[in-house]
Amino acid sequence: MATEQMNLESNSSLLAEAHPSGHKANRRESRIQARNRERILSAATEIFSRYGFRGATLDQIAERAEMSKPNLLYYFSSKEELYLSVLRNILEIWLQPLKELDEKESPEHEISAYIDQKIEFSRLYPMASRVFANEIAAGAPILKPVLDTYLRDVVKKKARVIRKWIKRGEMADVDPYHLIMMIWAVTQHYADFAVQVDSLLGRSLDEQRFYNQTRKNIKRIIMKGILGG
Amino acid sequence: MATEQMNLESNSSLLAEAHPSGHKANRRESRIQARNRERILSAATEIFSRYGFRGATLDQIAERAEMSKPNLLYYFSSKEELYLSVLRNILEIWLQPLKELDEKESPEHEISAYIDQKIEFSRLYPMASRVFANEIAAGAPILKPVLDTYLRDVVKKKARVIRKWIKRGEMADVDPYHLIMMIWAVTQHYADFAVQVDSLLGRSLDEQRFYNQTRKNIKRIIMKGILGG
DNA sequence: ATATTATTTTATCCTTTGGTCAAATATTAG
DNA sequence: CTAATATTTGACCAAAGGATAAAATAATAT
Repeated sequence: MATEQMNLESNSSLLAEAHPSGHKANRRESRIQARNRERILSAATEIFSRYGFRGATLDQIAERAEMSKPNLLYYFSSKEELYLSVLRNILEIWLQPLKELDEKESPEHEISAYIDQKIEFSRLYPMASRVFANEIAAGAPILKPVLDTYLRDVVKKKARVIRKWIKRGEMADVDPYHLIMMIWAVTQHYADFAVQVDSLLGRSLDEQRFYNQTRKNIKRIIMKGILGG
Repeated sequence: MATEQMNLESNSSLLAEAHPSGHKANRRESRIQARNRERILSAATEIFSRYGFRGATLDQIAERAEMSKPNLLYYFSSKEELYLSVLRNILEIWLQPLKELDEKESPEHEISAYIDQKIEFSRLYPMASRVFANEIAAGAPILKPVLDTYLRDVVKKKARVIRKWIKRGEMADVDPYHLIMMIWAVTQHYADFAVQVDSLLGRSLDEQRFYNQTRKNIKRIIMKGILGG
């Protein structure tokens, strides 16, 4: 299983970082520092994705990251801070594709591309997807403020784009919000319920053939569902 | 919020119960026993849905059930047993609607009814839905065997029904498995991601108007996506 | 090489948590 | 009403878990 980790500078305003990072007045991240932080974040993503915030333990994460617990705490001063870092890592990349919906292009093209990107995310970052899902299912104790502001705004904007397409008669008259959520739901499913998918089909998105078949089927149904008449 | 609890005799073979229930040779459940077990299961569903198995604590559950922890343990002798009971409670009811797909009826009617039932489940038992989702996301440590046998069989049988419809030209040639999973994904989404839905729309399935609108939109897209052509 | 700074580890602390016990308190049966 | 049984509770326990301190070990700069 590929090491799952995203690169993303501490993004904009969402979940602003408390302390820049390191220990003292930080004079740029050292090689070893970068490597360890990365290892920790990766391990944390894995453990948080399995057990949620409360169910995860620092011992487990430290073990997965192959270092002692105090050493881990040297890089992230608390479990919460670590969790925050993981979420920060995930959020922007999760949302990015939606921002790219462009009303100047056709809905066929744009929505099709959007589905592609979402399912690609599920394939590349299944654990990240589950951490996110977990956080939401738990009532979004951390992300709620972001959902209520940032996510809300982005989605509202994109709903407008979709309505424009509808008005122009380029696609069927479906509720934009439900359409967006349907795409989220279906694409995430393959990451969040991977075990179930595997039980039923003996397949995972890691297999290219299955990945393509999945993508094709999802797109076929949804595109057919929203285009024409 | 309605008290969320399902009635369901310890179902068939899935997750067979270890000890029948009570304490000694059980001479039928007393009134008080039934009431307390129900209270506990309800509280447990709530807490497990929020924090997952490991993240949930017996103290919390006991508090929600308004009894002392030892008292709770008098009814369920361990956290695991309690969790098992909750899962047992959920599984059959989650799967039931699928079993009812009937090839003798039209796909329009049957799939439409199936979507109705699934979304109704999301409305009635959102917490149960999340417990289930959580278990799966965690790798299905408990349910894996059931997924691999029982669920697999049921789905296989129903995939055959769908293929029959396709062969008869009553619906489009979509992969039955992906179709079923798409329906699961979308309908569950409204339970599992209720907070997110609420952030975006300020609505929940508890509101009849929104419930109906959601149902209509989901059905419109999916039905249009699989019928005709 | 040496002083300084960064990283890692060992030992330890305190709280939470799943679970037990035995004593109390209800409930039910005869 | 009394004995037997079922239910409930408060006091504990040992293990796990988040976190800290201080000593030990590397790196780095000069």
